[in-house]
Amino acid sequence: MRYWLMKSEPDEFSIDDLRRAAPNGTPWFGVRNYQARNFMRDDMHPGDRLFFYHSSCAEPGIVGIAEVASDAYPDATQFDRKSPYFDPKATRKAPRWFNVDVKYVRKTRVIGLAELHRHPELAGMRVLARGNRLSITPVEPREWAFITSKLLEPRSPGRSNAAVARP
DNA sequence: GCCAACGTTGGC
DNA sequence: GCCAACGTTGGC
Repeated sequence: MRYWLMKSEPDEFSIDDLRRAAPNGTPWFGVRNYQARNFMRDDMHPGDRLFFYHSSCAEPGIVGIAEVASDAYPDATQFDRKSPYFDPKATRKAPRWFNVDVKYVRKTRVIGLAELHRHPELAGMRVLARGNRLSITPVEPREWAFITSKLLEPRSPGRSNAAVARP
């Protein structure tokens, strides 16, 4: 099981769009970068978890958690002449572009870029690397653990976990 | 809107 | 195979 970070422009497809989409999974179509494609095609498998990241917007950052819901298969939009993702060089016999399905798990508070940069534990995150433009990047298990346990579930000082009310 | 950084294209 | 030109990404 691996961890990932996937970027999406909220104007195009936001975490709320994913939350409202089919519960069994939504195709992550439109990736037209070979490295990102290779991650989906070769390395992503059902059950992998990902941070959903909003890019090119007022507050870029992690906004939710989702799950890979399928192995990769040919991206249908590459064959669709009316799609902005149409690729004239792709054929049914030799598809160029692939996508997985992704399904909603939960929203999180927004963890902005500045906050991510603030933590030395996350200094190695691919998405934070200077000049990075990849829309899909691997997340190391220790990075995933740090974000989910330290940033998303902070302990309030002076209160033991047991004191927190449970439903 | 600016611009740095990066990927892709295509001439040679 | 090189590399200049061009297009895109994405934070600011």
